[in-house]
Amino acid sequence: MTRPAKEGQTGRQEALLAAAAAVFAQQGYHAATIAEIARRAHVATGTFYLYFPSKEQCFGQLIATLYDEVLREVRRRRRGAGSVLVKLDRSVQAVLQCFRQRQDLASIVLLQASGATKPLQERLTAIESDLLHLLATDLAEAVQAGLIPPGDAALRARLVLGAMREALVYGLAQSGQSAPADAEVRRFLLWAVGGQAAPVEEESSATS
Amino acid sequence: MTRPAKEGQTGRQEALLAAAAAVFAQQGYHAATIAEIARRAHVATGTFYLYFPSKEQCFGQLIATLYDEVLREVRRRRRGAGSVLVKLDRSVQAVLQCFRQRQDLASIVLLQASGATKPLQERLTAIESDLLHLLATDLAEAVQAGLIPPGDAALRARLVLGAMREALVYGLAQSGQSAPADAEVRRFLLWAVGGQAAPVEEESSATS
Amino acid sequence: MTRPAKEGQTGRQEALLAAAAAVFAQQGYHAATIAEIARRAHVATGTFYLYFPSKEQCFGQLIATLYDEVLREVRRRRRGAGSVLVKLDRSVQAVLQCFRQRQDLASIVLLQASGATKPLQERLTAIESDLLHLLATDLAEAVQAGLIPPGDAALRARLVLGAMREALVYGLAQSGQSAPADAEVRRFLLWAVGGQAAPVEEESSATS
Amino acid sequence: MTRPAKEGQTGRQEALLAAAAAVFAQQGYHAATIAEIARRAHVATGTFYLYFPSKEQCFGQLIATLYDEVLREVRRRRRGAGSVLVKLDRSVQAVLQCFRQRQDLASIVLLQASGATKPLQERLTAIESDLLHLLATDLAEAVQAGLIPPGDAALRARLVLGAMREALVYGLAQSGQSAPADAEVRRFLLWAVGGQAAPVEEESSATS
DNA sequence: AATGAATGAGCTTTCATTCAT
DNA sequence: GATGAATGAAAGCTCATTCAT
Repeated sequence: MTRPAKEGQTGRQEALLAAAAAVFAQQGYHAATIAEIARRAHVATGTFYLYFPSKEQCFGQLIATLYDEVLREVRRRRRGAGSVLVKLDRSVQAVLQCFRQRQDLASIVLLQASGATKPLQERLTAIESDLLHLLATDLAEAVQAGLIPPGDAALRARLVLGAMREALVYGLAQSGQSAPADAEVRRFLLWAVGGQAAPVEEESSATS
Repeated sequence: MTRPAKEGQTGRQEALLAAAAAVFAQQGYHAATIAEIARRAHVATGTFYLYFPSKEQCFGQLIATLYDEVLREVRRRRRGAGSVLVKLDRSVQAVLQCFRQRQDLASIVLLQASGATKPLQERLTAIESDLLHLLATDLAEAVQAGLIPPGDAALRARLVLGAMREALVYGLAQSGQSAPADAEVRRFLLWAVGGQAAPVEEESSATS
Repeated sequence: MTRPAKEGQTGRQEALLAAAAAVFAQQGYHAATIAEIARRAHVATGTFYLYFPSKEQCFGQLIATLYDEVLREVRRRRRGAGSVLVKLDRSVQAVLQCFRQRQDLASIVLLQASGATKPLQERLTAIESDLLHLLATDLAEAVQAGLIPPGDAALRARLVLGAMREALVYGLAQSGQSAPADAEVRRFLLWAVGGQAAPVEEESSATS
Repeated sequence: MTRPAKEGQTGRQEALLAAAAAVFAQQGYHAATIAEIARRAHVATGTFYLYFPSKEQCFGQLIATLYDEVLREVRRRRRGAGSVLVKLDRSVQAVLQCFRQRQDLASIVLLQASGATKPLQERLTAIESDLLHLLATDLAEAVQAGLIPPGDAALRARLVLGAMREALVYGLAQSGQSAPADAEVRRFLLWAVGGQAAPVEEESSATS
């Protein structure tokens, strides 16, 4: 059991992150103020700076949080996948689902990040590249295995990511109609890379 | 008569737009300052306000400029296309090419716009919807004609747009290796919507 | 006959003064812009500076214009007045009437001037002192003649001026019900200085 | 607990109000800058905005402060007055004395207010109307009681206010010779409304 | 004389960050 | 650790005034 003090600590940090996520998502990076974040976390403004070195770093941490989850989930889902294309498909599924579970973070990563500062954009780019690398590796492997026609794996990975991003943004706008569309997105992407024969797996197991 | 020579007039306006495009592209909407834009256009800050009512409107004008070009070019290229899929393909080509011709504007529209103010985002959304509508119409028509399998046209149009956006952003990052990749992007998108039979037209005629 | 050129000259000056009076009256000294004054006078902004050295001087000229008229009219009306109290009463009448004939200038002198710059306020004070002096002289003379009880002539003159000012401002607010109230104002002031016996003259002759 | 000592709190607020009063009085509404007010209060410019939402509101608060005092004092002094004319006279006394005690605020209310923004002028007008209403009520009552001749009570109240205003402005200019003149002002006003029989009370009790 | 585009100082207001308590 | 008052740099925008044409 953790002593209440430590709990308090963790509670504060988490409360601030949650408040920050909400405020950034609603107001955007620039319109969000530390005062508002602190207010929602029920702490004083100065307290914010006990947990984060700056507004920018706090935002960066939120981005990282989402991508950590995403990458972990992606990797988990890929385990035990027979074909490369199934791995690819499951990656897509994982990304779509993770983002949807954290609407506020998703909105930050997908919509607000580009309005933030240069350093944050670079940070986001760096984080994204992990995911891109995974996708590109799969695609290259699929080409090797003769499952899909040859092509620039890196570019294809980018295009897949772009389409997913748009699907998520679209979903964000009209939040609610989630899962049904996923199948179509997945089919779109599998076809896009040339994997027309590959069946879109029925999603049998829930995420959590 | 005191006209500062039509040349002068146009020159100032254009110099300011060019300066604004450069600064917005490099620094982002919020980091960009009127002082910097004015400095690059070799005018005083007050002069900026002789040509634009506000920073926001100036940015909006830049967005509109690019999209006007894009939509005009898209419509021009679609004329005389036999098949719907060819129309779709040419639309994609036109978009990719237009954006590439105005790298600074492209960066603004693709990367910075979401960091701007609410009114600007809405404006951008409105403009984008024209393009989306065009794509969705084509897709619906292609389904009707049996050229591609049935599916949600609006969603597919979104996904196409998202992939294109990413392709352009990708290109932006490593500006230079432009045209060669286009063919792959086009094939990706045609396949994505299920149009595997459709050949990717050789691009014979230049844009201008 | 004046040559058209000279007419043009005078016309410009007058047009600018009229425009300035209107704009100052409507918007107040600070909200009034040279651009707006020039626009209403159908000239370019630069032209304003051919006729006035500055915004401040232009405003000062308007103040002076009204007071010149007022003092001239006051002096005219006082001629041939038998009693000092009649002179005083006619002065009051003249002031009330002059101000009412130039509503825009009145509004400037009475309401806007104090919001202007320090130099303008001093200028206004200087101009007002002429009128005050006239009133004070009359009052002193009336005391000498035993028509009214002794008292501080300068202070009384001030109080008379203050009451008149308020009467005019009041009238400005609900412009229209002019002359009828004058009799009451005049009676108020005559009584105020102790001249209860003096009859309030019927106003027989028009102003112009 | 981090209260900066209630003293500190009040001190800041009061220091800023005092500084604002001084600067507005000396420079006028428009010429006054937040920077100067802050400088005189020995705080940074941003601190001003911790205590006032805007320059305009700060000015409005100063106006309200003076009029609150004035109306409170007027009402206090009127209690226990036998005759209506005594009530009227005491009202005048109260107004004159209150304004004299706060020379800086008086200067703001009497001289600078009309140069401020439209909203502030309306606010001032609204506040003044309370005082006017009081005076007008007294006058109407005095007429009813046969103490003074009939006449337009609202107009007379205005004239009384105007004369008082000028007396105060006059006193402002040559601050020092205050109280002695009051008796003359009060006599002037009593006579003005036709109350010649009424004696001007000896002022026996001080204000504070 | 007339023009009106250009100037740039100067204003109010915001907010990330600090630090004495 | 926690607080929140205080800071002050920085930005968008206005407009009286100038001057090349």
